[in-house]
Amino acid sequence: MSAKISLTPKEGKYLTFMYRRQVEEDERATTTILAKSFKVNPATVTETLQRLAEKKLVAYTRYYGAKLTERGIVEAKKLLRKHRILEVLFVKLLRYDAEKACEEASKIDHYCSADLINAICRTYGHPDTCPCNKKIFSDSKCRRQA
Amino acid sequence: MSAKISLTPKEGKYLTFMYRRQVEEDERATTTILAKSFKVNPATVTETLQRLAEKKLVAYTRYYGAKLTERGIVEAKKLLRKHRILEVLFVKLLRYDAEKACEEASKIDHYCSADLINAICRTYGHPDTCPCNKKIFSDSKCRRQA
DNA sequence: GCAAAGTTTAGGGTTTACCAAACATTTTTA
DNA sequence: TAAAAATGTTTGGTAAACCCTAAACTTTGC
Repeated sequence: MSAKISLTPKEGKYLTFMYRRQVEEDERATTTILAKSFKVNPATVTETLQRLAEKKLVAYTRYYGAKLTERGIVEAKKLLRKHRILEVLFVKLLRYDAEKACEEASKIDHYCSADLINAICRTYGHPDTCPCNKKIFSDSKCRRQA
Repeated sequence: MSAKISLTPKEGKYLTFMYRRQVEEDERATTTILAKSFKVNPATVTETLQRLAEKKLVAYTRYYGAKLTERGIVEAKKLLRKHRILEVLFVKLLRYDAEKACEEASKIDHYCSADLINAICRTYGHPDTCPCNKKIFSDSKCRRQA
């Protein structure tokens, strides 16, 4: 049993941002890029990356940047799954457009339980892409019936 | 234009708890009761009530307790509306039972925008009670069509 | 009117998130 | 290749939201 990971909302945003850079775009996430996209001082980014490194979610190298570890990738995927399932819900049920769905999903994704997300996933027939066509990662606990 | 109110999640929980005591049950919410239901030290409750008083959301009297102000009631109703609309969603869409719906709603109600809640409300035909039969307060911005 | 119950104050503590300024490193370019 | 520019880190702060214990104070109920 590995130690339980507790993520703050902000840390979660870093992980998903890094996942998209690293895995989906094959680009490095530098301090400056993170600072710009979160609109914070670079010093703040360094601090957060160090905290994520302590939690073994990223491998951090001074002056170079940080890469998600295996655990970091797992956590990022969990969050992206939640985010994207919520997008599906908002588009299908409420007829939101993809952009608005993303905005609203961002506000709550971190706080939704995996259970809730799985229930939504089942209701919509286990979709495999979100409204903007990105992959929805699967969860082993989310199967037909459950 | 009145000053914008910014509520922390915890403060929101206090307001809705107090609303239920004060308006729905006509009982006073004492420090001890709040401390017990939130499982914190009474000193912590005092502190939070004082903060809510500064924000003019409650009228606080030392050694007596606190009562929601008009503004406090408005805020509590907004939150209860969000909570109850979410309960409707979870019961109708996901077939959750009332208790589970309440639990999941509690985790995210504070973070959901009024817009999102209104869209859900419209989708379910402006329900006026939640699964446990409590009133769903209306929002003037939530009308047929909108 | 006094003791018990309830409440507040005083004084701390932790965590998350920020920032500016000084300093260190890396990269670019003249 | 050396110096300038860009990038990143450290240091030392700040602030807010929560939370606690212990001591002091107020209210209540007998």
